[in-house]
Amino acid sequence: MTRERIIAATSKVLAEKGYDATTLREISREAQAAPGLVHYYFGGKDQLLVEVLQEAGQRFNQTMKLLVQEVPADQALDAFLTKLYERVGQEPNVYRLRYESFSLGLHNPLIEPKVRERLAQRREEIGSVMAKVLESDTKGSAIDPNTLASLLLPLFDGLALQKIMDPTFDLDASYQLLARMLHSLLSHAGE
Amino acid sequence: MTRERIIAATSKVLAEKGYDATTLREISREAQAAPGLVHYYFGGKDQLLVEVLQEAGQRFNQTMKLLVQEVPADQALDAFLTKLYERVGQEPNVYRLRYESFSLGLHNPLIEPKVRERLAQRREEIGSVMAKVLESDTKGSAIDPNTLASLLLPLFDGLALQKIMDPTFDLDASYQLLARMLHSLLSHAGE
Amino acid sequence: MTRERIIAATSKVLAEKGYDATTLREISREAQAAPGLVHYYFGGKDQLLVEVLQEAGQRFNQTMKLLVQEVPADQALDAFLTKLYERVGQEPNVYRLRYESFSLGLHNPLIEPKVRERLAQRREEIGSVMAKVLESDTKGSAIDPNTLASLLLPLFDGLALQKIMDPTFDLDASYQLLARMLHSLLSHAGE
Amino acid sequence: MTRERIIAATSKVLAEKGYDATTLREISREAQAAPGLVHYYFGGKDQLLVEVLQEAGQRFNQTMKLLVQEVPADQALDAFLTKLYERVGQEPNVYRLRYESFSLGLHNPLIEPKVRERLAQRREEIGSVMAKVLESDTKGSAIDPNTLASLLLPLFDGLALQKIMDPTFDLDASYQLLARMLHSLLSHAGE
DNA sequence: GATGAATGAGGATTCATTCAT
DNA sequence: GATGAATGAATCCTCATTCAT
Repeated sequence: MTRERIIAATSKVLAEKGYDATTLREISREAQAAPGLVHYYFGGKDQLLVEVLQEAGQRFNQTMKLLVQEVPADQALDAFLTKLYERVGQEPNVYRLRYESFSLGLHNPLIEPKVRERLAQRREEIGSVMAKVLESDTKGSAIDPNTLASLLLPLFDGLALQKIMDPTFDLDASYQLLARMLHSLLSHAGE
Repeated sequence: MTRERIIAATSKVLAEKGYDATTLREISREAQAAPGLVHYYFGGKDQLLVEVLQEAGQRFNQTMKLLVQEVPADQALDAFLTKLYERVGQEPNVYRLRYESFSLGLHNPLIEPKVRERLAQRREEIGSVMAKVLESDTKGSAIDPNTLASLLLPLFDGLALQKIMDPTFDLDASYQLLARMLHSLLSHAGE
Repeated sequence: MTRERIIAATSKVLAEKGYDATTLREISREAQAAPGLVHYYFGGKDQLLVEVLQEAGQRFNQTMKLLVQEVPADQALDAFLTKLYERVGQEPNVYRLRYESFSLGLHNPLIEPKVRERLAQRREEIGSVMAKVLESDTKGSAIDPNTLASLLLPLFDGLALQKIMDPTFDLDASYQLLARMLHSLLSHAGE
Repeated sequence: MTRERIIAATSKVLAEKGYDATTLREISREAQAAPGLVHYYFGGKDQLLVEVLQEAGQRFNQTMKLLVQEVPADQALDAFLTKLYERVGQEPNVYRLRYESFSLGLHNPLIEPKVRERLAQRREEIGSVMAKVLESDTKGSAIDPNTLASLLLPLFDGLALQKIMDPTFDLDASYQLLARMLHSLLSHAGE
């Protein structure tokens, strides 16, 4: 119970303040728990933060996976993009934690492989969606679904960052153009 | 002279360790300067780091701008992409500082507007390149060059992040597919 | 417990060294406590020192108040002076902290009003004692007890300073002459 | 020339900020002189500040001495008090430096004897004035002029402090009552 | 005579961490 | 299981002081 409160408090503070600026004191205040408890449960600050970030990453991947599976096959591409688009605006904290995770991986050699692995995993998921799309849509396309995924994942993440840093950023227009590009690509892929 | 050494040392440490983990002690050691000098010249740790990040951001934008202008108009698109592609692999630190700047803007309300502004500025530059490309390439295209730029900038940044976090990431393939997508889009834009 | 030790140590060091020359290191050494504890309990150096000085000032006023109340009404004046006289010689540190408080108020706009207020409060107390003395002693005196107090308080403080700075200063003679002056004033006040 | 500017700047900053809070940087800025010059001319911060304080003390004593000598003998007492009274209101900085000097003497064993000496010297001067007053005014008074001076000096200093700390303090009333007390004492001294 | 860049010791402060209860 | 007082290493920062020019 207290453990969960600490994790929730950590997520919140972490998304707001960032890794280093997050203090155990603020977490314990937010969670209404004794400062010493963090060590009792998690062993230390780094362990706690990494665990929370890790978990958030897995939840992110998991949610995205489910989000795709719900989508009917015949309208896969558009539905997929729509889902993603909605998600960015609704849960900015999810993306904030995501960037915190990238930021951490960029400087912490111990965390880096885990982040890299989650990125690869995510590309594969997108790749498998794209595989379906390419299959149903094209006749002998030369497009590799994994390469396409390697283009789409960074694009989604990049777009979300733009939107978070600049609320006036027209995410909608970007997604519409993206949809157009993808359709254009798919319908002429064999040429 | 010493001032420049401090700036150089800061860039290096900052790209390696990240904003918070960067200590004045390490900077002064790397720059072979007295610790107090940072305050003498810059007024404090934050001022120094922000100034360095700011400057790096402006240099980034400036370099990119020049890089575009060198390119002959008739082969604008491919040349443009090629330049960008080369840049990511060659100067990872430039991108590391770039992400550090994003990360800082994400948590520091004072820095955020400056980062946002640089992003907007960069989108405009890419937009003006795209305007040229769209002009020469299409007959009555309905594509807005700025929207296209709003898609390309986050994509470039996102791709660079993938490459930095995962050296085995096939940046080349992604850029080739991107080129294909753009060509496909342009040549059928009026349809 | 530790908190009290820190306060005691602060009083000691403060009286010896003065506000600015007092370091947390010396306080923590004297109190046999960790340096960080000062911030844990008091929030910082200034808060600690101000609190100690404030408290010393209130204790000073309080002690003086009690000291007056113990005195029988018929011998009020002489007894009052005697008490004050004894106090100066016995507890020089009380007066050292008092001057430290004045010194702080002289340069710190935040502290100044508090010091001023304590001075006014003290004058009033002396004034009420003088009111009694004037009542019993005189027939239609034109002497305002508060004005008399406005003369006596600075005189007491000034005399204490002389004594502290110069142990050979003949405080006794001064107090005897003062008593003579007061008696002379009172017995001929109506003239 | 520059030397004088430094001394003037030091007096100003010292009266405002107090001994410890006075920095050479602020002095050099105020005096529009290079920071290194303080050492060039005075040998260091402490030497400069002590010299300035010393000089201010001597000027104080000197001014007071002259002030007394101008006064005609037959109206010595009242004129003397009037002069003092006027001085307090007109030049608060003179008194601020005076208290700074006391404050320094209270904590610095090297300065203390000098301050003590100036106090003694000042008492003697007041004593010699009182000697004249007592002579002309009384028939075989038992009042020691030096003892009286030992009462008056701390009183003057104490009153000035009250006035500086509390601008609403009625210094006028205090001085009038003091005059009354002194006259009362003198005219009945032999009783 | 004068400058101001450079030094480095010493200060306050923060914060993860520990441990007796 | 839980507490929170206490620790102390590490950080930023200030400032008198020096010295080459």
